[in-house]
Amino acid sequence: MEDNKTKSKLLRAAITVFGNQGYSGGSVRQIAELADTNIGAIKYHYSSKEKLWQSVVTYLFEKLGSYVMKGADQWPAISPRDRVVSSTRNYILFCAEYPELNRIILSETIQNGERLHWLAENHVRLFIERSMAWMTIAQENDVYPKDISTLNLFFIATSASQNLFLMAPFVDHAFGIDVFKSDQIEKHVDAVIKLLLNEPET
Amino acid sequence: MEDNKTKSKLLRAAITVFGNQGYSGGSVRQIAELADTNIGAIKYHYSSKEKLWQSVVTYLFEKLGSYVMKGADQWPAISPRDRVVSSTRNYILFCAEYPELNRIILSETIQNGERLHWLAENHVRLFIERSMAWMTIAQENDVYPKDISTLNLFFIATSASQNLFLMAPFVDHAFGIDVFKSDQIEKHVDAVIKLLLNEPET
DNA sequence: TCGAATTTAATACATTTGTATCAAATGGGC
DNA sequence: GCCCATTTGATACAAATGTATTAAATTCGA
Repeated sequence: MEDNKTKSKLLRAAITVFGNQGYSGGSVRQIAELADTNIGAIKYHYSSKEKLWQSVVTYLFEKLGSYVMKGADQWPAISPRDRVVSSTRNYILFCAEYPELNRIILSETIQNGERLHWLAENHVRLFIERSMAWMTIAQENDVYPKDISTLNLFFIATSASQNLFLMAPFVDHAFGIDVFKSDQIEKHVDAVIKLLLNEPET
Repeated sequence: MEDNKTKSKLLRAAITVFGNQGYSGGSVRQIAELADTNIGAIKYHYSSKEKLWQSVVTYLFEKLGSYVMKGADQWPAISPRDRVVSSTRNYILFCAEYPELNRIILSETIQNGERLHWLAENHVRLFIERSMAWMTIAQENDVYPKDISTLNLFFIATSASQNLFLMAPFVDHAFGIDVFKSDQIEKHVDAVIKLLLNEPET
């Protein structure tokens, strides 16, 4: 059976645990317990903790891909600036819906070990290259300033989108604000666009 | 003897280890080894892993304080926009000089446990409140747009400054660029200011 | 319904971890 | 030179962890 219940429960549990505690912080017992099964099932379905983690990452990157491609069919019909507005919004929606991916990436980047290498080679590098290509075009169309390096632009733009959701536990703790509520998300979309993008030409 | 050699070597080693692996990822044995001593010295000087970690955080926040106050004596003499330019630059210089602090904060925010609480209550909350107060003034002076929430502005501006250095291992790995070289740092300062701040009034 | 393959459960084991203990060494004041 | 407080070093130990093993249970086609 391919729609295995235990297997998908394990994946969901692993997303939560790895997203909230990182790889080393999360234990397979914790994941098994959250999935209402036991560690034997992990060994059976995913063979090891590391393989399970890779499955989580791959699953989340697939979701990311589907988010950023939303509305791409209408791109030819709209202005370059509106394309950036639309994809920025989609990216922020993804960051809010699946904050685990950025947490996992950041955890591994901080630790800077073997898993970062895997992450870079299998997923992140491609994402960055594609994003930077789009951003270069946006710069040429005066959506972003032309006189800054695309690399810096990329890290500024993505972190501006992500960080509020990465810091969600703190924002909740310090301000009592739930940044995952949809009005807060849209507010953040507006803020990012107002701050980063050039004014539309009149 | 207050200028204890072993004690300060331990602190430096702990900054490195906690900064590179987070709290749970780093072990006291690793720290002791890096400091060329043994775990007995940690127990003696800092009594526990957690206390050592707190000492690291406090030390780094003191450094942060000294960075952001650099040049504050000249603030009355310069324009509101130049004040923001100057403090932004100082903050970015700090992020590049001590990337460990942001790594530690982010690690703990992701894990969202007891240590985040300590971090928030003892250091981060105050930093945010002060920063947001300054940013509100900057908005009133048209340095930043007026029509976005200061909370969003804060997280966008700080993450734009930090993130390139947090992602340093990846940038090095993927592009062969060392973001800690001073020309790269200044390039980032320029990019952040060009992207986030309103144009100076002519 | 039967039986083989798949899936789940329980337990064992070596390793790593933080902490505690206590002995050895060091260093400065008399 | 001696003594006592300070500092360092070595080892012990319980708890937690990832993996492996093996048995039990379930599933599904014939």
